[in-house]
This record gives sequence, C-alpha cells and structure tokens, in this order.
Amino acid sequence: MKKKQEITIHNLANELNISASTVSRALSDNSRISKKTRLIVQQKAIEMGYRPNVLAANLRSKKSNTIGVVVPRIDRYFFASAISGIEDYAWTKGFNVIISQTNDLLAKEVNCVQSLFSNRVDGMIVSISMQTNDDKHFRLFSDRNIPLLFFDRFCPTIECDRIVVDDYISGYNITNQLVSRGCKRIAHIAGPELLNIYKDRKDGFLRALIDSELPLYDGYLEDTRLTREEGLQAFQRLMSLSQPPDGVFCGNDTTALSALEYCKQNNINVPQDVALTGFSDEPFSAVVSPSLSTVKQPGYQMGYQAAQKIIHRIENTNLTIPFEKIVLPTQLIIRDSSR
Amino acid sequence: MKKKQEITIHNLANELNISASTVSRALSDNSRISKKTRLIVQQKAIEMGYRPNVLAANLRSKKSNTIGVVVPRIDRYFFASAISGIEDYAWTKGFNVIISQTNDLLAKEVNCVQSLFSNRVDGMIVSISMQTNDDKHFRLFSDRNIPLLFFDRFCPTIECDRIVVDDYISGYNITNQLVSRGCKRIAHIAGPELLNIYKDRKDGFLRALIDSELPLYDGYLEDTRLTREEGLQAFQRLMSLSQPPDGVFCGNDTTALSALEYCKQNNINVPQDVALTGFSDEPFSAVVSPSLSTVKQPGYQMGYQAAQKIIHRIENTNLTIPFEKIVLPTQLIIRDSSR
DNA sequence: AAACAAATTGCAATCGATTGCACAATTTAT
DNA sequence: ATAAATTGTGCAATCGATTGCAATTTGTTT
Repeated sequence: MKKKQEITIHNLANELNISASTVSRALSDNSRISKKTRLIVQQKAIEMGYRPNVLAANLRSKKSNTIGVVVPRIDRYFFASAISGIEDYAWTKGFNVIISQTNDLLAKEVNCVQSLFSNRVDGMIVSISMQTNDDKHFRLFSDRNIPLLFFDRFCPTIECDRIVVDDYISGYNITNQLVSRGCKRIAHIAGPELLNIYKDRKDGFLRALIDSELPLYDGYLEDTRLTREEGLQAFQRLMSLSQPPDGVFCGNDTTALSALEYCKQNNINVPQDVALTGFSDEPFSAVVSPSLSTVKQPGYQMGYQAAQKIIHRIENTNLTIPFEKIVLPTQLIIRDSSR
Repeated sequence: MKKKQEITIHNLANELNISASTVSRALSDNSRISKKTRLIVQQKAIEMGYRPNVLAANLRSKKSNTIGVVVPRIDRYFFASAISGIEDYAWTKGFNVIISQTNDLLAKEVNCVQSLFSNRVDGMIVSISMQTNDDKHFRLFSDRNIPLLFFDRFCPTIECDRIVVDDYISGYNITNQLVSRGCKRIAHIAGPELLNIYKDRKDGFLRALIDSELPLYDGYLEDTRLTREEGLQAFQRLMSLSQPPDGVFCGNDTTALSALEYCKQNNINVPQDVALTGFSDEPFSAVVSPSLSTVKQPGYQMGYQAAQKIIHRIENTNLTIPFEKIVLPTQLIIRDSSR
C-alpha cells in the first residue's frame, strides 16, 4: 500500500506550471535556465521526492554508465582484490560495476560477454578463462570500438588495452632465487600454455636455467591446470623420480601449498630437501609454515588502473588513443620455503 | 569507422514490410503471430545482426533485471564467496549483479544504497557495515516494497528477509571446545556490538562460561574492531595481565592469526600455554601452524540462497510472501590451536 | 519610443521496445 | 452463401528524460 507513485519531471513541471524541458535543464543546472527557476525546481524536486529515471536517461543518451567485469572466479584473492580496485575507482566516477565469473569455462565466458554486450555496458574489463582459445565474443566489443581491456590474462589476438605484470621476468627471478640458494635440480609445475601468464612464467623459468647453466632433467616439467589436486599429483610424480628435484617452482601458490603439505606428510624437509616457491602471494602464503616464497602481484592496483584506463576511454570515445600495454611491477617475496 | 549502425526493430520492420509491433511480437515468440512470420522475422534478425536494446525494454517494462549487492569488502573471502554464490544463481535466471563495497563506512554505504536505488535495481542484497547505526537509506527500498535481503550482518530495525548463521550457538560451541580441552581462564576478543554477529558471538561465549561455571575474569573481554592491529594489541593486553588466560576465543580468524603470530614471536606455546580459536575459516586458517580452530560459515551457500530468495520475490511481487529468517548451519572445525 | 540583442522558456521529436485495442483476413458453422 | 468465430497484423500511445530550434520575455541602445 505504501507504494508511492514515482515522480517524473512532468509531475514537477505541472506542479510548477512550467515545461518538462525547463525542469530537465534546471535539474542539470543548465546555465540557459535562470538561477531563480533552477532553484525553485531543485527545491521542488527534493520536496516531492523526485528521483531521476536512470533508465530513461540512459536510453536517450545511449550510455549505461556501467562497466562489465569478467573474471574466472570471484572468490580467488587476486581477482577479488582486482574487483575491489575496479569498484573503488568506478565509484568515484559514478560508474556501476556488473560482475560475472566464468569458472574458467569458455562457454560461460562467451555467454557472460554476450550478456554484457546486450546490456550495453559502456566498457568491459576481462581476465580470460583457462579454456579461451577463441576471440569471436570479444570482437563484439572490439569491432564496434566499445572499450575493452584485459588484465593479467589476455587474449593475444584482440587489439586493445592490457594491464599485466611481467610474468617472464618474475618467473625468471624466482627461479634464480632457487638457483642462488644452491638448488641444482630445479623443476617446474606449469599451467596451461594457452594462457600468456603461464607460458611466460615457464619461459622465464627455462631461461633462468639456461643462464645458470643448469640442465632441465627429464620429467622436470609438469603440465597441469594448477589445481590443488593436479598440483599434488604432479609434485608426487616429481618426488618419485629416481632423482627428485631439490627445488620446485610451482606455477601458483595453490600448487605450492599442496606440495608443501605433501612434504609435511612424507617427512620431507622444506627447504633443506626440496625448496619450494609459488606465485601470487595468496593470503595463506605468508602464514603457512614454512612460509612460502612467491611473487606478489598488485591485484588491487591492476584493477584500479584498469578502471581508470577504461573510464578514460569511455569518456573520450571521440579521441583516438593508441592502445597501451601497461606492465605493473611484481615483488619477489623470499620466505622460508626457499631460504 | 567500423562503427556499424545499430539495428532496431523498426529497421527489421521496414526491411520486411511489416510493422514494428509484429516484429516485436515475433521476436518474443508471441503466439499471436503466425509461425511463418515469426520464423522470417527471427531469421532476418540474425541476418542483420539485430540486438535488442535492453535499456529501452527495461524502461518500458519498468524492470532492470539487475540485483544490487552491497558488502563491506569484496576482497574478504567470506564476502567474495557469497558474491560468487549470488552471481552463479543470478546468472541462471538472467539477472545482472551490480556490486559495491562500503569499506565498512556508513557514509559510503548510504551512498551505495542510494546509487543502487537510483539505478532501479529490482532487488538488493546487503551485509551492513560496522558503523551502520541508521536505517534511513534502507527504507528507500523497504518502504516501496522493493525486495531487500540482508545476509550475515543485518539491520535489526528493517523488516525483510534475512539469511544468517547462528552466531550465538557457534560462539557457544567454540567456547565449549576450549572448556572441554581443559581451559579454565578463557578470554574473548569481541567485535563491535552494533553488529548482531559479534554481539551474538560474545553472548554465546558468556553463556558457555556460565554453563561451565567458569568465571569471566577482569579484563578478559576486549572490545575491538577485529583488525589485525587491534587484535594484536588486545591480545597483548590479555597476555600482559598478571593472570593471563589459558584460552582465547578471538572474534574472527584475522585476530586469531595475529594472536598466533604474537605467540610465535614470544615463545608462547599454542595450545599448551594458551589455546586459540577464531571464527570464519579463512583460507589461511587451515594452513597456519598450528592450524586454527574456527567456525566455518557457508558463504557461497548464503549467497546462492540469498539470490534465490530475492529473485523469487522479484518474480512474485504481486504475492504477499511473509518475511523469512533463514538460518544456515555452521561447522565447528577443531584444529591444532585448541586441540 | 523604436529597434535590436540577450536571456529564458517551451514545443515537439527522439531514444527503442512494448502492448491494448482495432481492423483485416481466414476459417468454421449455419 | 452469409454470419460468426478465429487468427494475424497494424496503429498509436507509452515508458521518462533529453535537446535542437523556435518563441517569448527582458534588457540595452540610439
């Protein structure tokens, strides 16, 4: 029963005996309307509890004031902090943030992207799924010059802005850390090559071996999807080799953690028997024991800058700004697992 | 230059020499249009790359197909998993999810809620901030019967659906765990009473003491905002008492973690010298050492059910469904820190 | 006081899809 | 063959705000 009738500019106009256009202009503080009228209208608007209908305004102006975000999983710390950064900046600019997660499935990603497209988001920020080997859905945006930006995991065939970290250098550096602590037999648990980030980490790893004149032993390169289970299996295989490694660079912290747990259960000393490193600096990495050496990625920063970049583009669609690849620095964090 | 002209139903209508209304009906598979026409229209729509303008449809139908979500912080695991659950369900029903975070500030919460209101979300799912002692902003929704649902942290003065866990029982149970392992001097690091969850945890704690006929010693109840820093300070104060506790129920895992770290640095044995428990089961809680006893809250489930509940309400605004308080079970997880 | 410039305000079309009602076309019943 | 029922389609208003252009009012100048 409490359902009050919504007030429109027409109601305001009637009430004040002026036209709807004047009301509209007065509410947006248009200088073509006299100061006096503006004040009267604005007063009345408050008095009558007017609230603009964003939908109507959006329809007319062809803008939705909304950016879409697509990530593999919302509940992974890295992505959650990126979203947090996106939201914080978008909020200062009055933009809404619609999020969707792909669960690392291509089919769902396609669906999410299409949905955001239909919903006419003004721009989209994406980190692609592990399965993404196709770019048709992204062309919906890029072909129409609707701002599109990838962060961390990008689609190589789409030209647009990207915000990444240098996984190659980071993989190189953290491998070198194993080398410099004295490891001679270093293995790597890699993620799907389809994703630039895992490919780069692996290449960095391989390069570090070459530069240190260390061999890559047979079976020392494990291909997984970097889940807890697959990580455990991979690590198990590594440790069952006739000559197990004395250092393992795990493709992420999750697999490093399962390695760590395997070691605990099997009385393998970390880092004495085998040194371990991960990647990403998950919240648990600092507090497990031994604490986990890893690479810290600036998730919040990436999200914040992604929002800045894309909103800037949205607000300047007329300008032709060249696409940019922004590389943010990572931080090598040496902890007990490789000290 | 690639900017293609958007196709509207009018373009389709012209192309096919029929009216826009027929096109509109044909596209929605309205049975009043002949099968033949429907097919022709749908074919043509695909051929011309038509995409419906959701904004226009929304304006007309007065629905936005969007639910708003307001949480204190996106990057906290509990909230991230709740959002994940919300998104998963909403997606199956074709709803968009707009998220915003309050950073536990009332002012920002008010702002977010108002913004979602202006954006005419069809419903809103909220977990309130630590500062929320006012409900005016929520009345924007409740007064107009726009579906509103609180999860975990709710505003007691607003009548609407709630999805919670029983913090009282959970606090009671985890305190009892300390008792049953032999603790005689048990303290509690509490959160702001303003929030039902912290008040209930504390009350559960107090009740457990009474039922076990244990006293609450002077200074054994610390009021904090449950941050890492304040948790550390509080724990420090507890341990500096002439008679320090032999068991501490920390209001959340974050403070329990800082307590744990304090113990490590000061060579206090956990759980021999002091047993510790937290609350929430953060990702790190299982892997710290000693691993942390805690209460696991079903974040994903809460989010998923919240979405179910609110979308059901949105789709049945005509019906008068009584408000419901759904209490989901928690799980007591006993680990080394209190074994 | 007439003539012109400047400041305000209003008219009406527009954004794109939806829908009640009327009309036309076809089929069925009498 | 005609009336009645059924099916298919179109007209025009509507959702609420925006905006180019025209009209009106006010102020300035000679």
